[in-house]
Amino acid sequence: MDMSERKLQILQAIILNYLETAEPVGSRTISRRFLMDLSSATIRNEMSDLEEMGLIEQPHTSAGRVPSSKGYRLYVDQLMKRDTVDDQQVGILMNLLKDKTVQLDSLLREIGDLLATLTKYTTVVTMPQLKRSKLKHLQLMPLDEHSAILVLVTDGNIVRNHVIPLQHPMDSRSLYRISDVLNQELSGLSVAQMDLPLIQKIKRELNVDSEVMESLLDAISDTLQHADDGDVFTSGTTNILSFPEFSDIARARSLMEFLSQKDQILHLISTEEKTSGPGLKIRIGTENQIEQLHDCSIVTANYRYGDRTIGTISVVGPMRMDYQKVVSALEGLMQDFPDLFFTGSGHNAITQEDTNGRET
Amino acid sequence: MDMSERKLQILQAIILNYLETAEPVGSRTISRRFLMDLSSATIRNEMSDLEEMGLIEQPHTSAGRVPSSKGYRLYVDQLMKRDTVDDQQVGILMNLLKDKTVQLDSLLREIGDLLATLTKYTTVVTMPQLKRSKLKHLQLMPLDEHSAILVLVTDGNIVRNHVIPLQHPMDSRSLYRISDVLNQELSGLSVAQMDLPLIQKIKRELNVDSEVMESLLDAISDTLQHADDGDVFTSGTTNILSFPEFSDIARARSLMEFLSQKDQILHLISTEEKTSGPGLKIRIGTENQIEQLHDCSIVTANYRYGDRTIGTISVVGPMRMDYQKVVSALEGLMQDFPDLFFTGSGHNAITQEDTNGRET
DNA sequence: GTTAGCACTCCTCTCGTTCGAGTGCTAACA
DNA sequence: TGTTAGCACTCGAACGAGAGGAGTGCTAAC
Repeated sequence: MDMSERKLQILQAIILNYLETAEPVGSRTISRRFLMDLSSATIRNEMSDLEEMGLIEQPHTSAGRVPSSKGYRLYVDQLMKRDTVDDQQVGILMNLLKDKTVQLDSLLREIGDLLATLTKYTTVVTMPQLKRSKLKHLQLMPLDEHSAILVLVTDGNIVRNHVIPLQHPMDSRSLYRISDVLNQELSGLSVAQMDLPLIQKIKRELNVDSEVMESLLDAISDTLQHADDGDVFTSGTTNILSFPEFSDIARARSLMEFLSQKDQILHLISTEEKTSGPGLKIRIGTENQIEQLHDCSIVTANYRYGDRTIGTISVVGPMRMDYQKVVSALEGLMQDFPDLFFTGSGHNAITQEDTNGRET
Repeated sequence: MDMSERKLQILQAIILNYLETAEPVGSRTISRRFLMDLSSATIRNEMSDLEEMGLIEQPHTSAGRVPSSKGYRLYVDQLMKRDTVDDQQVGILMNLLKDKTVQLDSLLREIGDLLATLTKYTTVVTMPQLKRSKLKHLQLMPLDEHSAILVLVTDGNIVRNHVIPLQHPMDSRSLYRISDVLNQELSGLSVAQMDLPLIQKIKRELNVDSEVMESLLDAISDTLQHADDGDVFTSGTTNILSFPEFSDIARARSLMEFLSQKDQILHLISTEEKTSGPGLKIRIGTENQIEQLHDCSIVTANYRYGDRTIGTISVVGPMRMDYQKVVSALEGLMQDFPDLFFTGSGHNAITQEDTNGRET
């Protein structure tokens, strides 16, 4: 079946109306509101074709049509207006953020909150993982007789701390000295690079005298290896409860529970990440691997530090999401923070997903 | 009207049955399940009295009775079994936590998660405020040309960091030196004590030579004064969606939204705090000031560092809450972490609220 | 190719009915 | 005097029938 211009118009009309009303759209509505020069009967015929093509669906006979995952996908890829972003609201608010924050993690949290407020959907931000970060500065601080605190400043001025057990008490002088040496050797390296051989090398160079020192170094290396705190920040989860598609409380609950499980989200992100590129990525309904997300769409932007992608900012909403608004908001964000995103290939670079949505 | 023993038994029966079924309880049920030697008619008469006393309510004429705030209050104060805590589950899990964490904030978060899982309600933990904390150690770390990071270790080994603007670049040597001096002067003091006069004194003693140094000290003092990050940690919010009393999605939403507004919670806690004492505090239904909490009950424990109360751990659930379970869990917690709670006056010290619940 | 017309489907809403749980009251009983 | 059986009454929940309406697919005419 060939895809006429008219069919596209009708599909678009269905989607626009459905985004607005959340009710199945009938042929008569389209004929009256969108394509006044066509009768409802004509539109009915076209709709029947669109349904056969898998772009729209009928909840039951005698109901109007609803867009399918595939239909939304076509809309997002071809029909959606991709006008240049000049959303004042975004701009103004973003500017407020800009000077306020020099620490990447706080900035990301603020962005998450802001996006949730603006879009009225839920945002999910994965924080940079320690393993992928570069060390900027490192410092040991005395805590008590049995432990010291290892403070790490990494890419984006993110500060993390870990408690390091001490075999014997150490004064701050010694801790400073060790910090200095470690800084010289390690700063500028990515945490993943700080493996055992490197530590061994440092031990040799330091000409480690005491057993105490040795165990301290081991503890530090151990901490660096095992600290793997990919944190997840979510904002606006309660917005989910205002969508009619989640008026069924069980459904809302299952989604909210999923979103509160950080490990699951990290797992999801890490498995999907290979397909990542510059620009936004949109996953619609059943294009999501996870069952709890089959009713949802996710728009994701990867953020970077330097030339490495180190995390993601996503907006999660029902399939019947205002894609245009979400895409505008995210693109506005990307324009406002060029340091944080890849903006190479112009702002129209939405990565397409291989159509691996189910067909039944 | 006098309060006979029998009336108390009936009240207790109503509450127990209602906790279990979430359905209004009729006279016949009580006669069959709890007080087999009395007829339903007798019980009806007594129930009528209990209603007049404001302890139970009738949703509508031909329905059974439901406990009122006042009824729950009486139950909690007089009827509830306060058996010695030996909840194995709590004990085992708490022990897992004990050695794992030396940092108070992580410990509190873990406790919050644990309590939410155990009770199936929602937990709200207010983190210690910086202002109320004592400084243990302080350290300036270089960040870039325009800023340094001030890392503070306070009571309970909580690590916080703030970015400090620099007028001119400073090398780590100088930062170390200043850190040393500040440590000598400030550590052991509460943050609230670090006011302007003290800073002036330090300036004089340091015999501050350069303008650079002076502005740095000002920035630090400014940061200490204005950092007021009472954080709030919540866990198990999605549990709310499983209670029949929140099957109305609007109601659930209003509560969840309230719980996600950290500033509101902090405000609530800080206004209610004056009535705080050792032991648990229970607020039932309309005893809560905030409207969104009129259907809820909150059981709160204050935690301490040394001899000062510095924060609270609360369990929030529907009025029809299993008070006994929640109280056991919290008391178990208090027994397992004696350093964290006041446990002076035995474990039965529930603070009573002045009965300021509405009466209509 | 387009459209009017029509039969058909199926959801939704409403209304009346029934059913049952529960109450309050009264009168009888111990 | 307290307890109980009996009974009329209330009111929500559940059910089913029926009306209404939105929407469809098909056919035939333009």
